Amino acid sequence: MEKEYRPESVELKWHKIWDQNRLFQVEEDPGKEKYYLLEMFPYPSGNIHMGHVRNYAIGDVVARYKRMRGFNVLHPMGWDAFGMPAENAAIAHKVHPAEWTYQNIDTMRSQLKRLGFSYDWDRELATCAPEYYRWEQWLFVKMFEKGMVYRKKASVNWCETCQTVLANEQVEAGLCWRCSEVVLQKELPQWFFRITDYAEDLLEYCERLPGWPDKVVTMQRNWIGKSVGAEIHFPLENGDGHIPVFTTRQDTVFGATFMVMAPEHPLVMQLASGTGQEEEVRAFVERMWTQDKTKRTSDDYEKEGVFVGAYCINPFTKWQMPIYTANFALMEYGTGAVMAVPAHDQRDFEFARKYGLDIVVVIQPEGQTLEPETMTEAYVDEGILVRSEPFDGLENLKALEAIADYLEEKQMGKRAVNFRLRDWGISRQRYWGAPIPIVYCDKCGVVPVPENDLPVLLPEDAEMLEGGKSPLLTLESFVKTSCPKCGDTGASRETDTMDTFVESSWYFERYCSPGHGDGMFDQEAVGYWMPVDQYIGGIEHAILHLLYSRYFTRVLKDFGLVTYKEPFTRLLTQGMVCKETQKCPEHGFLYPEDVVEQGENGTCRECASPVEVGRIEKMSKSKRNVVDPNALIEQYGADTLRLFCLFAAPPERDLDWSDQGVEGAYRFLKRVWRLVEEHLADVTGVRPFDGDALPHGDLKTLHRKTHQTIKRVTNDIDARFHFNTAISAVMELVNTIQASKKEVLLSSEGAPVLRLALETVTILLSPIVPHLSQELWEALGNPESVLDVSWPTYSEEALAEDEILIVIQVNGKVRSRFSIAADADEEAIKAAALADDRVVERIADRPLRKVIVVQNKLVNIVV
RNA sequence: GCGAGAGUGGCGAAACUGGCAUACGCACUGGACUUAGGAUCCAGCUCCCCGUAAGGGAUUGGGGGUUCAAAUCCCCCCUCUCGCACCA
Repeated sequence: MEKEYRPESVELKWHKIWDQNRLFQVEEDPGKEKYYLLEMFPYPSGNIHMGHVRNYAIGDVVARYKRMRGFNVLHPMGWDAFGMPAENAAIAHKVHPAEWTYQNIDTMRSQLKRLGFSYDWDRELATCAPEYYRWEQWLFVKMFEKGMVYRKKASVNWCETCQTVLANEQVEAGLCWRCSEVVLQKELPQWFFRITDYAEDLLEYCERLPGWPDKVVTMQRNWIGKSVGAEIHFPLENGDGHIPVFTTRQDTVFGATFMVMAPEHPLVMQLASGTGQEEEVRAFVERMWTQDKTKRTSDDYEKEGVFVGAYCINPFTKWQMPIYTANFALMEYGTGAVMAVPAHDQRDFEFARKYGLDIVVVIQPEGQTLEPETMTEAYVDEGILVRSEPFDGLENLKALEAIADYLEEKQMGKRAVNFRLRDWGISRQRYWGAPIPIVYCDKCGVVPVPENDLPVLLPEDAEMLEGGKSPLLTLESFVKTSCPKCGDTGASRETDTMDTFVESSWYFERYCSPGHGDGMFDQEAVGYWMPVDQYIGGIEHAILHLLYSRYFTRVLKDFGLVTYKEPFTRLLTQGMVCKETQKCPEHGFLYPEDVVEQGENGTCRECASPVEVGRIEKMSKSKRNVVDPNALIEQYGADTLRLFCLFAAPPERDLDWSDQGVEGAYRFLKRVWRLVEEHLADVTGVRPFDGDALPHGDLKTLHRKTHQTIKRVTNDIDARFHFNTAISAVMELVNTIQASKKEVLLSSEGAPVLRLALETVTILLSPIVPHLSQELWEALGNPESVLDVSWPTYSEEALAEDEILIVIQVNGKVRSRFSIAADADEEAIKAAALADDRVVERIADRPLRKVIVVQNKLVNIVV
C-alpha cells in the first residue's frame, strides 16, 4: 500500500480488474431475489455534466448496497439517442447526426466508466439503432390495427425555430420547452396515441403509487385533470340541431343567458354566415388564429368576443341565448362551447358586463340576497337554488345530482366526465427519429408497413438542410415506395418521425434482454426483472416521460406482453445541481475566469463594472456557472466527486455546489487512507473482533461506535436514501478511531477491535467511494472483491450501553444531567434525579407538582 | 388564483415516533510542527447580554394554541421554490 493516496492510479487499477472479471454483468437467476435499479438514461449531448454525476452516483450507491445485501441487481445504462440537438449540431458542424451521436456516446461512456459506476455494459443500448426502433415501429403497427393510434388533421403546437410540432406536454407557458421560442398554432395531419382512453386508469392508479413522491403524483393527477359534470344539449334556434356543452355546474343551468364558443370551433363560421355578422366574426376569428396563444389564454388578458348572429335555446328556461365567440373559450377543452352563467362564473360575469348581457342569479347564499345590479363579481360558492323551478329550494350540491338525473331522463344531455389530458401527438417533422411505419397509397389509403418489412430504416444518406427542414420530405429513395397492400408503385411513405419520448417509454423493458431479435423483449426476462424496483431521475420528467411510460406499459399489458400496469415501483426525483452565478450589468453572466477578484468585490474583466454575485441557479451553460466533472476527476479522482455529490445534500433536495466542499471530501478520503495505512502493520494477520465477551473500557466504546455506525448507515441507505447522514456517521466513526488512545488499540485485545472498526469503515464506504474502499480492503489482506462482501450486521448486545445519560429538566428546561445504570428502573431514576445537587438548588422549597420519567432519556420535574 | 414543497448558526445541513436544538462538514479564529505551507495535527466556533469565573438569558420565518415537554402537532400570517393556470 502506498503511503500517499493517489486517486488516479487506484481508480484506473480497479477499473481494469473489475472489467476483466466482468464483475458487473448479471443474468436472470430464479434462485435469487432480483432488484432492478434504473437511472434515467442520458441524451448523448457531448459530455457528462454534474447533474448526471449526481444522478448516477445516487443510483450506484443503491445498486452496490443492494448487491451486498444479496440481491441479484440489474443496473443498466444506455442512450436516449434520437432527438433534435443531434440534427442541429449536424447542420452547424456538417457532420451526420448519427456520427455526432455515436461520437458523443463514446465520450460519455468512457466518462461514466471513469466514474466507476457498476453498470452491466453488456446491456447498453442506443435508441437510434434500427434493432431498437424496429420494435417500436412494430408496436405502432399493432396499435394501428387495434385503433389505438389515429391520424387527424389538427391544430397543433408549432415551433418555427425547431421546425416541428410539439406535444402539449412540451409547451411550457406557451414557449417551446427546448428553445423557448413562442409556440404557434398550425393545421397539420398528425398521428396520435389514444392516451385519453387510459386517462381514468392512469388517474386511478395515482393512488396506488406509494413509492412515488407525493409531488410527482399530484402533478400527474393535475395534468390528467378529471372534471365530473354533464353534457347539456342546447338546441339551435333555427332548428338545425343542437350545441353540446360540457359543464361541471349544471346546477346553474337556469342562469345560462348566453353561449360562448371557441374561435376555432367549426360551427362558428357556419352559424355566422348569412347573418350580417359574418365579416365581423371572420375578422375576429382570424385575429385570434394568428395571435400568440399564450397571450390569448393568459389569466389577465381581457375577455373579448363578438356576437355570431345566431341564437340557441336554453332547454330549461326556453330563453333565447345569443351565441358569441370569445377568446377565453378553448377548443381543446370540453366541447369547445360554454354555457355562460354570468352570475356564477367570473369569466362569464366579466364578459356579460362588458357586452351588456343578462345576468340572472339562480343560487342564493344563505342569509343574503344577491342582485345582479349590485354584484361586483360572480358568486361561485354554495347556496340554495332560486328561479330554477322545479329545483327551487334545493342546495346546489344536491341540485348537481338532481339536474343530471333530469337531463338523462328527458334526454337533454347526460352525465359526463372530461379530462384535461389530450391524446399524445407523436408526429415530428424532423429527420433524426424513428420513421412512422406508414405508407400512403392512392388506392388503399393509409397502409401500415407489414411486420416483415420492418424496420423502416431511417436513410443514412440524407443531407441535413439549413433551417432544420426534414430531408426526408424530398428524399425520393425514401418517400417513393410501393403499396404493401396492392403493390402500386406510386405510393409514398410517411415522412414524419416519432416523438423521442416514444423510445424512452419502453427502454427499461428492452434492458432485460437487449439483444432480443424476436420481439420488443424476451417475456421471460421481463417477467423476471420488471417492474423497476427503484427509478431515479430528475423532477423535470415528472409529467412527460413518467406519464408516457405508465401509458405505454398499459398498452403493452393490453397486448399481453407484460403482466403489470405500473413500470416503476419506487421513484426518487433528485434535486438539481446549482451554483452561484456572476453577472455583469454590461455583459450578462460571466465565467469565473472573466471576473477579476472573486467574491463580493469582483469586477468584470471587460468593462470593470462591479459584478453581481449571490444568485444560486441551476448549473447551465447559459448561466455560465457549470463545473466540469472531468477537470475535477483529474484533480481529485472519481471517489471525491462521488462523495461530495452524496454528502452535500440529501438526494431529493437541490445541491449547492461548493469548491471548498469538494476539497473537504478529498480531505476526508485522505484521512481514511492514512488511518488504514498507519494501522496496517498493527492489524495485519489479526482477525476482526467477533468474540462473545465484549471488550472493556475505551475499547468497548469504540466497538459500540462501530456497531452504532453499521446500524445508522444501514438505516440511512436502506430506508431513507439519506446518503449525507450515512456519510457523516462514518465520519464520526473515523473520528472515534482517531481519538482512541494508541496504547489501548494496540494491545492484543485491541487489535481485533481496531481491525473490525477499520474494515467497517471500508465496507460501509464501498458503495459510495468504491475505488478507495476496494484498495483499502485489499491492503487489509482481504482477497475477495469488496463488491461481494456481505453488508455488515450489528448486534444489539454490542450497541447496549452500560450507563445511560439522563437529562433532568425542571419545568421543561434542561438543568442538569446524570449517568445511571442502563437497567435502572423508573423509581431509581426519579430518586437519582431528585437527589441531584443542582436540581435540589433549583427546586428549593417549592412543592413538586409532577415528575415525568421517560425511560432512557429524561426526567422532567414540574414545580 | 389553484395545487405541492420548503423556511433551523456566517454557509451546506442534522435532529427517524413530540423528549439534551445545531450531529457531520465548510468557512473562520488561535496554537503546534515547519525554510515555508494552500499539507497535517490540536483547540475554539448559534446569538446577545450580565459576570473575573462558575453560571445565567434568548433562539428553529412571525404570532397564537395544545402539552410536563414543540423545529416536530393544531390555527392564523409572512417569505421563497416548483408545478398548473380564463379547464367551463
